[in-house]
Amino acid sequence: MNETPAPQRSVLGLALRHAHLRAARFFAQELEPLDLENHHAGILLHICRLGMQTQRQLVDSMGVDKSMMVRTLDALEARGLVRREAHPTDRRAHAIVATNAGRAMFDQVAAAIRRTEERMTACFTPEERELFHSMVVRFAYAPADEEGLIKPETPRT
Amino acid sequence: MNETPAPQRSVLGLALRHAHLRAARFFAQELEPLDLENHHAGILLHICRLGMQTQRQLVDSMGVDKSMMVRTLDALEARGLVRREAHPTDRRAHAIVATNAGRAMFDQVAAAIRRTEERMTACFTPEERELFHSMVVRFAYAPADEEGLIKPETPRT
DNA sequence: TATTGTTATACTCTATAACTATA
DNA sequence: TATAGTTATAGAGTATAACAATA
Repeated sequence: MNETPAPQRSVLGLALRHAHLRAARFFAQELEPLDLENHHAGILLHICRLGMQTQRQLVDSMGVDKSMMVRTLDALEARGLVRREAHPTDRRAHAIVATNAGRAMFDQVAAAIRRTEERMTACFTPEERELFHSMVVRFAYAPADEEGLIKPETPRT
Repeated sequence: MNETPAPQRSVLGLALRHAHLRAARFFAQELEPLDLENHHAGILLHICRLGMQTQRQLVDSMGVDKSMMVRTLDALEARGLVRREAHPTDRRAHAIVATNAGRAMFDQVAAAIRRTEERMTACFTPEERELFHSMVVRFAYAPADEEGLIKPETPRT
């Protein structure tokens, strides 16, 4: 994959696909010594940064199916990194929290994220890097209406 | 997915993942009337823009496995959109070309791509749109300085 | 000996639906 | 009635390896 076929440069969707694949592979490389999958790290990130999360919240955050989330959390719980606790107000829901081991692992995940982003954005100047990041976020999370159209700018104030 | 968890805004990889998912879903919506999958459209794009391609070239372009490419081309050939022909110089290889129906379908794919990109980049000004596109391409296909970074193993003995 | 394409296999991910226990 | 989580299943995608024909 050393060449860049012209169609890929002209089609944004293909470029985004390869950008994501590249980012995911970089991250997987950094996570390899920790024996963690990318989505495991993502879950750890969410519960360590946001505190207790329900499985539903994690499903929404990660954009995966709830049945997948069950299995992923089973694996994380089996490794002693997270725990399903009783939710304080909703007896249907689980409160997913990080264990001490999970928090310790997250410190390493955070370091892996930093290394990954530094490796990935080496082709940018620091200013471009910030700009790129903010534009990707805007693109990824811009509000959309029923037809899927992204509404014009709603600049965060 | 109406809210944007803070971790996703701060982690480039997660934002890229959602950006790609969003783009892929927009494109899939536009392709639905054509009864085409995203990767089918990608292959059609490559052989219509670049001319005859070997399966190996398509594998490299699309970043999928060669065994997957066999099945995908089987489906496209069954629909009469592409044809495997004898390669002019390499008797091992197939020359994948578009049929007349394939070229006609590609015209519709090209229109779907245009609509998709217009819908997706509605949150940007025309200048930002160009900038974003060029930065994604740079990021996705930046030259392989990364190859050195890929191998963290420098075991001291 | 290496490469192109094919086949086979196993594993993961996705998508769906049914089910329970709660709300 | 709707929601949170679980379980089951089928289909698609990914990753490997073995293989035949050819380079």
